[in-house]
Amino acid sequence: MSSAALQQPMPLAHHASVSASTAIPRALQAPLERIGDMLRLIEQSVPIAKRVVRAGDSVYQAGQEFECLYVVNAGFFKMVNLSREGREQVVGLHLKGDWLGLDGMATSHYGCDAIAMDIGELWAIRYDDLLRASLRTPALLTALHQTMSRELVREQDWMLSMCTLPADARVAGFLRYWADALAQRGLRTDQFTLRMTRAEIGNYLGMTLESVSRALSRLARGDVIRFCEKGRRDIHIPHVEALTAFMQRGTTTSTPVALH
Amino acid sequence: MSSAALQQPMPLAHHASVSASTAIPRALQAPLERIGDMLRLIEQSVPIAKRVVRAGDSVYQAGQEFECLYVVNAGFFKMVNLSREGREQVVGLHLKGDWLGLDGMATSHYGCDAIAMDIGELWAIRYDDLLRASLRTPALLTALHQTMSRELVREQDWMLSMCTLPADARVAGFLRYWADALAQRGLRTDQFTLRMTRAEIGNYLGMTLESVSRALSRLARGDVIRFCEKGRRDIHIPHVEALTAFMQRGTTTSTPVALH
DNA sequence: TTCGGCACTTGATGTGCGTCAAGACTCCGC
DNA sequence: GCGGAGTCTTGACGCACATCAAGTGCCGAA
Repeated sequence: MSSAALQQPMPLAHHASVSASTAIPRALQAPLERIGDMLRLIEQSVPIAKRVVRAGDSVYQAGQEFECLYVVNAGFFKMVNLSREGREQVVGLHLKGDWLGLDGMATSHYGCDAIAMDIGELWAIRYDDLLRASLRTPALLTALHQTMSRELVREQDWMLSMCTLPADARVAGFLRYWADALAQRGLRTDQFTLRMTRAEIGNYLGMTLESVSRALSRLARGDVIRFCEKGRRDIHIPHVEALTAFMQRGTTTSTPVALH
Repeated sequence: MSSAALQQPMPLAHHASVSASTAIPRALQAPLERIGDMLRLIEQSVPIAKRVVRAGDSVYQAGQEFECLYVVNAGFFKMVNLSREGREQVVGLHLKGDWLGLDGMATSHYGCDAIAMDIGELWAIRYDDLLRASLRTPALLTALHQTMSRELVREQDWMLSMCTLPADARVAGFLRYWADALAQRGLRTDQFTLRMTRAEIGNYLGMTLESVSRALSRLARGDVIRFCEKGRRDIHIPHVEALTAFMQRGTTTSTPVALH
């Protein structure tokens, strides 16, 4: 596939990194450099097939046989999980440096649909190639493991949020997560455009699109966020801390479980 | 933008038969033998330190430095995730053949508390020993990967359930999951005793202990389950299919995100 | 034996959010 | 320009589940 647009910041990154130094979000395990280092490592030590995708393209589908892992070099992807009964949910969002297809290793068949939400570039890596290469380059293996582990942790945190936070806080958390993810990649975080509809966000957060809309309106009313001119998908975040504060004290839903 | 994409023939996806996702619960595809085989493999090829635990013992705690993975040889363990603000949730339950500590690889520090709920035996494996051993025995590596991947898939399925199913169905799903897990290990599945309090179950399922109690009562009233004499923690399940049926048709909560 | 503590059940009440519905705004092709 | 389709906002209403509260049964300690 096309290997152009390789080092370039891809059309996706229309918000070029302004000053990455402005706000440094804490609790970010993977600092900016890590992602670049990992991509370089992969490029040098494993055979990869580069693939350009456009919004709406499916990278793989649930049930399809697992062969490759995909590393995101550019773009924005969602993972959609579909239950037997037809319920469906967005269970993950991925940006540059993330891996797709990890869910396929368990059963040799992918477990989700992976769908591009924008123009992007993927590096396809055959799993057996990766294993082979990791004999020579053990760092590959630890990179893979760290990625999977991080994913695991992220999902656990997400479960916690979903179960214990009320709607407004979930939306605030989503925005903060998004801002952090952008910051991690050196993109401007104070202002960005959501690339998902309210329905998709709601689906991801386990609520309806109306609730998302109301939550955003309330956040805007409290001046925690601001809608930029030209559409309500462009969001300006005066300071991220306000978002974080907004997440505090969800419902008291979580019954302390007599632990220790 | 992305909405149209789903129905188009995708440039990338080789459109394998999607039906795999509709067949067997995906998280459960490790048949009985697999677990025994894996344990044998590990025992033969990696240095392990066996450790006996009793109910309430902590295997490791969040923040503690990551060194070992633990394979459950016997017993029953819960993972508890604690948020900065003090909310806490049970994010996982583990039985024989499961691995603990996978969440530690990301940051070199464990992300959860792992707590024994019963007498059990763990095999502690140093991560670096595992990596070393996997050079000689590649099957170790794929076993690890499959475990992590399965965990990932399970969490995704769980998120889907939590977000789209009403309380009763979540409890039914929990019981079915439990029955399946026992069946997988060759234990009797028609009757077993819950080792968790209603509060713990509720916390795990994202609801209150009262709701769990009511849900169980309703299930019992519908004769989907029966409480055995001598306490309402012993549960008898006439036939598992009834549970599954009970899970169907959750709320219509999940907004179909422009599907098919 | 009694008593206190804990797990559990069940009812009454309140509320957050889902549902339904109406309307505004933007973007599209004609 | 126009009309139509899709996205988003906002209000009214109802329900599922959280909350509050009372009561039961079991167990271990005194």
